[in-house]
Amino acid sequence: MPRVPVTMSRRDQILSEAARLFARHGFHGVSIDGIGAAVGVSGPALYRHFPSKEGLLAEMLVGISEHLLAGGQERAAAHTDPVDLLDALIAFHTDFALRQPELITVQDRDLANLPDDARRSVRGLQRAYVEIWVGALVRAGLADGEDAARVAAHAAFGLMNSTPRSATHTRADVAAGVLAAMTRAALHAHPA
Amino acid sequence: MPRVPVTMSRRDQILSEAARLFARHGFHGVSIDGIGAAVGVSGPALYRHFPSKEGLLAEMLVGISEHLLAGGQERAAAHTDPVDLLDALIAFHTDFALRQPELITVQDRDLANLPDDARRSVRGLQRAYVEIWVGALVRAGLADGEDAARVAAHAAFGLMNSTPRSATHTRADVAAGVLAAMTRAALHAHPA
DNA sequence: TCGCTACGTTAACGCTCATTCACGTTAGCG
DNA sequence: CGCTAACGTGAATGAGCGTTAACGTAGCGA
Repeated sequence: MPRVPVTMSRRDQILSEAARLFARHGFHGVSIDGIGAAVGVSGPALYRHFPSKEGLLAEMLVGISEHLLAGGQERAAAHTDPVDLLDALIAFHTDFALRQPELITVQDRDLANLPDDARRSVRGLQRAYVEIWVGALVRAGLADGEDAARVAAHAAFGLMNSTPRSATHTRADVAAGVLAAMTRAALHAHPA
Repeated sequence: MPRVPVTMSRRDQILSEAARLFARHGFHGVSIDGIGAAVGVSGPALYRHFPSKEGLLAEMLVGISEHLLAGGQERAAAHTDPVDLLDALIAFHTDFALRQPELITVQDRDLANLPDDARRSVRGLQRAYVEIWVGALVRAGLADGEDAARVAAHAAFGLMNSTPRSATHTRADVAAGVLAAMTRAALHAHPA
């Protein structure tokens, strides 16, 4: 057997099942035994893969933040026109939100349950991601200053991240269109 | 002293402080002793006012849902034109979200921690509130069917409820204008 | 074959925390 | 004056749970 397993290994199963459970019941509402049971092992076996329950959460949230930031940087590098960039960002983010609603849920619900240093890391990554949006909004002339751009960016996230509450019952491609169109319209709104 | 206290009584202090704490740390992240300490009494004194910690949360969430539904019904009764109704709903909801960000946070984060019957009650109230929005959207011709209207309504909630993540640092009246304009634009978007 | 590493297991340990108990203290009211 | 209801308190109870300990086992490299 390989030193680095080629198949999706226990570690990833745990991360995936834990995300599902955290999304449904919240970090404190899920026990170590519960996570173990979900992947077919029981209880303290998790400590062969993660240093602690908080460490598991930390890895999950850092992973999400890094993924979002990487995707954002990729788009930022590929588009010089800020409006094109915004469209690409919207497509990227709605796609992620529709594909991984549990991760979205956990990310903005259980940030408070991270140990201090991990929370700082996640906050930093999130901030960098937000700044990509803020920069695009300002350069596109769609926001009156950085503060307004930040409010608008967070509002757009809230809109796109509404997926977990509604789109579970709706076909994903339909929801994607609706959400992208609404987000685009919201960001192009001219504040009275 | 009166049988029915005229001043904001211990009971309401508890609800208010508990909301603040739940919003910051999550239901399971706050202890009974913590809530007691926040209002200047300690620990089990809460049981003179609420049957249990879950009962406290239940009263809080039911109260929010009832308030929103009542406000929605009021607006629905006052406006016959669906577009006017939507504007009134947007104003009502953004105002609430900006005035009570902790309640908004708790409402959509800790629903899962309610006992079953209370959760059913809250879900029912929420559903009724959503249906007011759905009806207005359909009658206004802004949504292609009820399913799309429901997705749009939830997206609008997500947008307006983004307040707790962003508008803490921004002047409330500014944020209110931005959010209302964005929500209006989002709901009037024509899905491609 | 030997031993090391990876991965599991079950049985404690210890702490937190919701809830209950037994017991005051005040204030209105007959 | 006493009775009672409202409101507190600090100590005990008991469950849940994260974490550690002690112990197995299979496979790979030397």
